[in-house]
Amino acid sequence: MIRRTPQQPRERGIPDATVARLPLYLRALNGLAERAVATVSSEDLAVAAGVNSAKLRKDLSHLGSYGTRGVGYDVQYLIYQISRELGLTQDWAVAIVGVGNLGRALANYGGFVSRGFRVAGLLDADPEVVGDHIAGLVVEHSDELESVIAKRGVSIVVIATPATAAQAVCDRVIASGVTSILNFAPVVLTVPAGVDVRKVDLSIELQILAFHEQRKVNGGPAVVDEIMGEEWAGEVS
Amino acid sequence: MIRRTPQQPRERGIPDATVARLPLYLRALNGLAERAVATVSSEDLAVAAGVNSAKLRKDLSHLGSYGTRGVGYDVQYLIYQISRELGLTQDWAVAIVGVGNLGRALANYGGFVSRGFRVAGLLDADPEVVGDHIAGLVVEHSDELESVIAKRGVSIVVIATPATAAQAVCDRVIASGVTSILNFAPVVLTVPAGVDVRKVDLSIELQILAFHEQRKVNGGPAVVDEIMGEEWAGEVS
DNA sequence: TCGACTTTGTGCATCACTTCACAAAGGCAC
DNA sequence: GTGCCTTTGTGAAGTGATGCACAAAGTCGA
Repeated sequence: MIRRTPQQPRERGIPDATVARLPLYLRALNGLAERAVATVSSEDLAVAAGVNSAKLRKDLSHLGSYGTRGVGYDVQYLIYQISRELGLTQDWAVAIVGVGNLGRALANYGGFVSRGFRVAGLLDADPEVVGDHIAGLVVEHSDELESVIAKRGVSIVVIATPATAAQAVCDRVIASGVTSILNFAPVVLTVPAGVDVRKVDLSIELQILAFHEQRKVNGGPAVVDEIMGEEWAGEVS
Repeated sequence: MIRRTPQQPRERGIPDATVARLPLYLRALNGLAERAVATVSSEDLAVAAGVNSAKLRKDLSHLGSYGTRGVGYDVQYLIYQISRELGLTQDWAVAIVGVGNLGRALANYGGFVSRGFRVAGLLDADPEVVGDHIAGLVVEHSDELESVIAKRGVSIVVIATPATAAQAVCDRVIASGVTSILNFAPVVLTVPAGVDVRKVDLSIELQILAFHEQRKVNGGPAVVDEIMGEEWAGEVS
């Protein structure tokens, strides 16, 4: 987590929960922009983004007063302001390590390029994959990791390797000075303070769904509760 | 969101935040189990899962009293209890709609099969893709969606189609009686009450990283603040 | 210019989650 | 047994997010 310097009087203190929703608003706004909508009320934008309008207004108020009372928000202007706040008005060079199916999906993912992210490198340890052309890039060997990061000014690295390789890749990446890592490998990465790791686990959401689905079907966890409890108790003691 | 029935006196009220972390604990526990660890303290498990130990204990206390004071938690027993709570002790048939790179990545993703999820169908609208063999399954045409869901008892559907197709697929899926949907397409799906949609947006986390990275580099959003503000103000009014 | 109407921005109460800190519970050595 | 030591489970306090409700600020028609 980023720690705020206390001497900074106000401003610049956007709650994490708000930051996490800004990309959502941005996407909704882009949808409106495509349909040539000029202005939008907090109510309409909230619906489009799938949140409640009071929350949306409070979130936006953290960025500044960019709305017009009685009218709403100028779509283009708000897109610009949110993009700027998120740092998407500048160009970020991203390297993707691990070019399996997931790595390929990410390399081809429109949501990256369209939002200030430029895939500047694709790396894999498998000689079979090295040399492949994907999304206009040639896959390079993992050995090149350090030099790719240095030469192309990579500031964010995406790890899409198998779980076993992730920590080693992570260590090398950090040694190269990168402090922002997006981890798709199902492991908890150990990193020094000052390095930001965000994790996406494709199966976690599915497990949460299963939890809710189970409640719908039979109102709670397996009925074998007591019996199994006994069985297990036996094994334990 | 699932709403609790008020007449249910206690138990069965696990906070969402806790549910979201259970998969994390489960993965850490599986790691320990592989290394043949028999028992683990809340402190050690918390480190392995990347959370604080008080939080972990409180989370686990919502499931019941499964620890032993002075000793810790029995790894196997806790794996079983968490799995049961999440509904992973039963077998869930999952269908994946949209077999692009992402769909393939998901179909091959070990985290699914190993946790009670069985990929029971792969569907795509592209005739080019239909008939391909992926992860031991044959890709079927989207037209078969309803019959696949019905015949194979699919209760969770994963949408990995392009954004434009997502809502239509979603509607058909719901019409077939499915109430749990995991959406990877970058759109807000509109669904009736009672249907659970969870969303994974691969680019959101990247945008959050960019936000923090920007702060590290230059302490905040673009320095052109005032100037751009003026420019835009001109356009707006 | 004025008044009716719309919509923002925000103070405040509420709710949910987190963290602390410690009593209660059990294991283990002697 | 007995007492020490470890670790859990949980009240209680603290922190942060949410949602309500409304005053302030703006638009627009007459």
